[in-house]
Amino acid sequence: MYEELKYWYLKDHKLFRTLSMAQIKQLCIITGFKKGNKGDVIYFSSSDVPRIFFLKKGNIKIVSIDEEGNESVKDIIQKGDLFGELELDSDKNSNEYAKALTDEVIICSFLLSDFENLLLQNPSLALSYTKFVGMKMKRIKNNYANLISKDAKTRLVSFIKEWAEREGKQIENRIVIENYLTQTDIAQIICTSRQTATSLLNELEEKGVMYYGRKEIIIEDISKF
Amino acid sequence: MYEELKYWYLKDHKLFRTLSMAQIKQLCIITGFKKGNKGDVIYFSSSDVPRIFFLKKGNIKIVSIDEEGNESVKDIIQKGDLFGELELDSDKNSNEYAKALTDEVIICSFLLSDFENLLLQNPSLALSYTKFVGMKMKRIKNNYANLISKDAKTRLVSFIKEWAEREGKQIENRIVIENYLTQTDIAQIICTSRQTATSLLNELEEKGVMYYGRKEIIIEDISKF
DNA sequence: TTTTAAATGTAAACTATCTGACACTTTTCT
DNA sequence: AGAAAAGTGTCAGATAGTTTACATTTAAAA
Repeated sequence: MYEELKYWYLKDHKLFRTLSMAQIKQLCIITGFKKGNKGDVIYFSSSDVPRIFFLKKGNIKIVSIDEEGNESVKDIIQKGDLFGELELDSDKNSNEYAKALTDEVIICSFLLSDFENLLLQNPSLALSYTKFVGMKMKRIKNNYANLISKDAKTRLVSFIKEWAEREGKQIENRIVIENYLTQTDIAQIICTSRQTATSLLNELEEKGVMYYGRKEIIIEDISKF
Repeated sequence: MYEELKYWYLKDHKLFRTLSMAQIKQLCIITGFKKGNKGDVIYFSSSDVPRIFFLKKGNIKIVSIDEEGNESVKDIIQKGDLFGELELDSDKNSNEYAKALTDEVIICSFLLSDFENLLLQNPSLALSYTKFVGMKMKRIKNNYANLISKDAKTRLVSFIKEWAEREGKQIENRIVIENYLTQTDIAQIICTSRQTATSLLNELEEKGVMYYGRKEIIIEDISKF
């Protein structure tokens, strides 16, 4: 891969802004590159060398499979996010895969060991990275706390709200979200059955606060939620 | 506080083993020191400067209170654990306190800003710290995943098992855990009602696999669990 | 020692959510 | 265009676990 391209891939992630192009070039950390389309499954298999991934374009979901074969959505990764072995501690037994939710997904990756060396050479980057992982941890903690203490309806509403905040576009006095999730996906994210999610979505629609469509989700009045 | 004492407090935490006594002396990071007895509430209030805490002796639980005033046990901290703003990102709105579960609790603390400087000066410490936070994150993720997908009984059993693994002492062919948790505590940890926890504990006792007492918990046969 | 508070035991009514089952609709594939 | 697959709508049990309520036991305080 061309040095310039590597730089281009990393430079707009806030974590790497402190590094110059020269530094990135010198470190040469990007080693992998993958493209995919909607529905494609991307394994970051455990047999391989541990890597950290960076989603350049599109949206993907991380699905994990437990001993009994139950699938659950662990995370939704968006353009610009880092994912994978962020804990810097490769975990052989976890059984996870990523699935593209949108067309044209671009993922690049670098080796965990290269990244560790980079951190050792750049203490301020290491500190930023620790904070970054910390933030992620906080978000996850919050999500889980919601999952446990709130009922399905509250969980659905706060998920949609959060989504709207992250990606929603204000059009007139409505908020429109480009929808790349099925009701089954949403159900898995908020940890409920598909049926419950469906009826809750319809309930919200009947109340007139939001509309669920396969292409887009429209929130009429965020305050009424 | 005497320099030697500071060193003594930190040296047996695996995170600090890479540092020499001279380094710790030089850095002088320990600034606070607290003692407490069973039942004491220790606020690490948000009004104060952000700190990281280190539990030298005893056991404490971290309780968080949400908007509606519901208390939930976030974490059980044991001798040798770091806790507090591990995310290196002080969070003013979180409402948490620590409560001593055992007699003679010793907590020491250092300022977040001092710790950050220390990390900047010691890249390898920063890397270890990131891994350390990552491990913690993984543990939390695992716990939460259990909370969500397993039923109360499974959660109770895996909590007891984990506890036995961490602290249990093998006496003849039984495992004995010194018990500093009430059934209410256990219920909050495994996120169920006290009543459910009580009847599950009794059910396990009737089956003869374990015994719950206020002072100790005895597991007859870990494999039968 | 007596009193008070905290911890534990038990049970019935109630409820949110899951499961399974099936009809209908939209998208994708050939 | 037609068939197959994926996604959505709905409904009637089944059920794990909560809530409320009160009795009993144990530990702490006076």
